[in-house]
Amino acid sequence: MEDIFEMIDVKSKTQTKLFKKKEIIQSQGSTVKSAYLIKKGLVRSFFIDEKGKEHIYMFASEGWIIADLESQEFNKPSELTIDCIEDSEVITLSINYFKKENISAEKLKKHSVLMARRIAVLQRRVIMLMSYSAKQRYLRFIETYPNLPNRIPQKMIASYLGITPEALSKIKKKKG
Amino acid sequence: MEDIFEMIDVKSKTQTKLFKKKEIIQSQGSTVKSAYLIKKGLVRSFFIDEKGKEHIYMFASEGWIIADLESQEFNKPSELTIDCIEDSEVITLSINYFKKENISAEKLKKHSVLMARRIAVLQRRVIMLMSYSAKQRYLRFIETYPNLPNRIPQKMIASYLGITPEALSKIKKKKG
DNA sequence: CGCATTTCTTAACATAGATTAAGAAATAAT
DNA sequence: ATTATTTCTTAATCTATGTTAAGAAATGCG
Repeated sequence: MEDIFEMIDVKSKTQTKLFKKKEIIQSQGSTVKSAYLIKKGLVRSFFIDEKGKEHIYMFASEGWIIADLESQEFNKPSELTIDCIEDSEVITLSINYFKKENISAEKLKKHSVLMARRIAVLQRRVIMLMSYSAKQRYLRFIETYPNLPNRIPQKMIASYLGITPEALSKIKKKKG
Repeated sequence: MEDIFEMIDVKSKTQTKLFKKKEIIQSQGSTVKSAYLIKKGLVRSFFIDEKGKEHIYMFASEGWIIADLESQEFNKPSELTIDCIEDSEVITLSINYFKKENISAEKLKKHSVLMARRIAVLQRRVIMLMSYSAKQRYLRFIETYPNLPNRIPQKMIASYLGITPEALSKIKKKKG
């Protein structure tokens, strides 16, 4: 795949911010027009439901972009909180970057590829949530992201899969 | 919103195909590189899981684009079947349309907006599947797409929501 | 129109995963 | 190192939704 850092044109170091583990990059309720490109480290986006339960929407490690597209596209206050699972180096991208007058067709095309890929990943996620058992989703997760489980506490994996830590614990016991 | 038909540049009528209700536009297992813009009518994409159960991934009516992005982006045979809920008029779009050398930045930007919006909708869908009860998902569905329920059989709505027709029937009884 | 097919409803029963609770293990802090 | 905090596991119980079955209602078709 194309080098995303090259594509995004990260010139000055001033665009890069450092965040500590557990530090919040963006809070639920704020109005932001930014996406975040992870240069180093590991972050997650999550939301708290009406019962106070936390749900992880996605993880992002080196080279991934994370954002709350729903709030940005529909002009709502952000629903997702983004915080760090590890100390991280993050590049803030204005969401209007790709709407600028002078942006090249070349860059736009690359950006389109990234977005299409994101849609593809979300399609898989929806299909999994609709038709896979918790166990199947777990197996698929460790297969798809073999390096992430070591870096992420079990309870966060459970949250991403849409199950409780207790349920994941049971699945792992049965499995091996 | 921008007129999508204008944007896509549908010049000749030869690009438009007519499909009868229940007719299949694209089958699970085939390798296609097309998206479909619905000019008139109503179509759906769905898949059959390993237990033989049908799951609806999305509906698309006038002005919507429907496709199997996962298979296209990751070069897999299509997992989704697309067929018609009503007689429909459909414009086939080559998926490489937006990768062409000569495409204008203008068009690419508009396309980016569409994709971002699609990501936003999928984000909402994932969040709903993770944290909403069946009843909440149903209420949200009729609120978001108030005109669709009349055109779609209940069992398909149930399938889209990720529940059985029996469960939806129960929900509706309680509700009103 | 009348029969056939599909869709919808209801109800009894089954089950995956949630909830609650409490101790064990791991990690972080002093 | 010792204690405090967080994470993980286990087990009993509960609940939303699935499954099965069968009749009712709606729709399609000859």
